[in-house]
Amino acid sequence: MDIREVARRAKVSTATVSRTINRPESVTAATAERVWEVIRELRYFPNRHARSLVSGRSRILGLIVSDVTNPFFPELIQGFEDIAVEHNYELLITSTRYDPARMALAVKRMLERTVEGVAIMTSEMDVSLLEEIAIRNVPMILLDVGSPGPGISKIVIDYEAGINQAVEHLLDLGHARIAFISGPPALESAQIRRSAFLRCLMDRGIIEDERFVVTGDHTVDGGFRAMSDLLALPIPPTAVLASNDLTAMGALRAVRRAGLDVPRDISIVGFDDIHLAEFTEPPLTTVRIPREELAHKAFNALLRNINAGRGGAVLVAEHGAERIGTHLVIRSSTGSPRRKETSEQRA
Amino acid sequence: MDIREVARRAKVSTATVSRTINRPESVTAATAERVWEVIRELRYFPNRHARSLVSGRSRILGLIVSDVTNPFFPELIQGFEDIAVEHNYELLITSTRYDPARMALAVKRMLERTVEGVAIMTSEMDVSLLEEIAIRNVPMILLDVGSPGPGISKIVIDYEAGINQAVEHLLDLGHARIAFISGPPALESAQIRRSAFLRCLMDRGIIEDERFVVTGDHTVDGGFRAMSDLLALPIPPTAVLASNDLTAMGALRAVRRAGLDVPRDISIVGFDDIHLAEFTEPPLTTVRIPREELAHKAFNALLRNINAGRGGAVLVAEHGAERIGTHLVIRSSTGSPRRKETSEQRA
DNA sequence: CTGTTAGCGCCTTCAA
DNA sequence: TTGAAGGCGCTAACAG
Repeated sequence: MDIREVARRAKVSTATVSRTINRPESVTAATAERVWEVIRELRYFPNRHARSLVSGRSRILGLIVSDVTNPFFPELIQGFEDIAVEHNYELLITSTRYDPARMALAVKRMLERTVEGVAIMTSEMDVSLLEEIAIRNVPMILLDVGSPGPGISKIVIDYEAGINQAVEHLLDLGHARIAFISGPPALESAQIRRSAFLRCLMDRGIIEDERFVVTGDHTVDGGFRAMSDLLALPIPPTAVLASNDLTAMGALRAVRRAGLDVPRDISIVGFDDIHLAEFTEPPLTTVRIPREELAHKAFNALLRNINAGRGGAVLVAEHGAERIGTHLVIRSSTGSPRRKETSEQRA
Repeated sequence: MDIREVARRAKVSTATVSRTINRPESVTAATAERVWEVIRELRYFPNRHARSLVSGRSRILGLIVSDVTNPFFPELIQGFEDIAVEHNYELLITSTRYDPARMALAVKRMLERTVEGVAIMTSEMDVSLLEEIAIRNVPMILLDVGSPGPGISKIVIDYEAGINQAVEHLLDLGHARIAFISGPPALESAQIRRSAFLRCLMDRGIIEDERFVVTGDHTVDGGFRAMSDLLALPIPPTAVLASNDLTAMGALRAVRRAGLDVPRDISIVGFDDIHLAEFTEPPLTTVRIPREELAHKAFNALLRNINAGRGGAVLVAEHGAERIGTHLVIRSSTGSPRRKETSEQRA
């Protein structure tokens, strides 16, 4: 059943049916009524592929993340979908599993479906892929990595602010030995957090014991192992800042397993504020990345670029990058350090 | 740049280009080579909308879940995407947020994009929507709810088996007072679990204190509240089975907050085996629903129906429903009950 | 305000 | 093996 069937039954041309649907004001109320009646009766709705083809607009957006399974992403996805739906856009969501090959495939799939824009929230993507997209004049919005250019906008999370607040908080509580569990060295955004931490201490004239900066991999297991290493130190830290919440959860667990208490013996701070952070034991003090806002800003930036591009103009990057603030959420995994000596804590 | 551009440059007709891409064997090696060269040079790929239009096949599948944010779904989504991609299908994923209006909109969107099949993993959906899909001869696969019919397959999770194993486990450990925290009463699959629990105890001739069956809502908070109620009982249970892991996590927390220990004072069993279940403190004993398998079976059932339908035959439901087994994963949140009296436990 | 016509990009007969 | 032609379902001029 197609538009012609509707036209036939309503005794109008297909053009009129099309108009009734797309620009109701350009049609007499009487005919419109007749057409709508048939449409309802037939339960008709237009075929989007045909529409896309003739209009040159697919009303589809691509959203590429590295791992749906990572608790950071679902909220982002949900937020993105909410606005997309609101704006009558369809979403092509894909999770690459950190696999460059799948990433390349994802880009190809999106391009074949003629997405109007792509939000790329993965870390591992090489420039040639972005180029592939840019060549086709498809606007992009990147998270953390890459550089803005024609049609390429960027969103930058202010990790530094969050790290600063976290360190400040720990310092205020009286901690002097603060450790950091980083994310995977290959992950740019993880390195930013690490550097921010180091710089933050340096700015405050604190000389950092280099053994206090250990490497995790943004998983619970990684956090567990890293924390275990920290605990094995002759003089362990009294507070630990983790590169993400999953890591912090692993650290929490390691402390528990060592028979110590959080926050009495050791304070722990996470990063991200995933939903579950509220439900760890004790509830995790962490730095919040507002995923809702992230989704909104990403979508809007994309939309702006799409509309700009539709003016026929060559795509131009917006000035600078969109910034997302972060802030500390204080819960119960942080407290003042014990007065007693550390060696005793470990007994 | 379209297929004609390629044809022109390769000095062949568009038909030949199309053949080169879709049925290479129907073309001379020489011409094929020439065509491919141009394709590479131009970085050409076919427009899927045009393809869908002319072929009548969109190679798109719909996947509707109620909440991406619920840890149960991401793994399911990932699994589904994996196979879909493998089979060269695109996915339209949507999360309805438990909102019937969004559910209706989702169905409409999918139909407009002419999906070849839909996997519906939500609870709240009224029959008229399914009808809307069935009318269009689009195969469906339903999880837990609804009834099979022409083109409608169903996947059934064997909750009962899991519940039985869990109860058995608790009984073996020596527990006599076993409580159950249910999911939302409106959720069919939650009611199935609840009934399974009740029946299981009855089968074993255990008379259940009705105050031991309390209502949660499949959230951590709900689990916390329900467990608190249980703890307030004159004689609390020594073991609790939760309708899902989130609930169990809340229960875990409530027990902790009451100054009691899991599993020493109270044993807790979850359901689902979400990723994080492994990382609670203590790690959660829970009933696993294999999401990978679920995704695979759903996809394959859908694919079978699609292919059957392509034969021109009217869609026919497959015999019975696909079953998914469940099994207990024993970790550390369960143990033997204390010998002492409960009143003392609560001191 | 409405109808006619052309064509979006592709695949698929049908002939050659 | 290849090309010409028609049409998938729809929208967008252009007439009327």
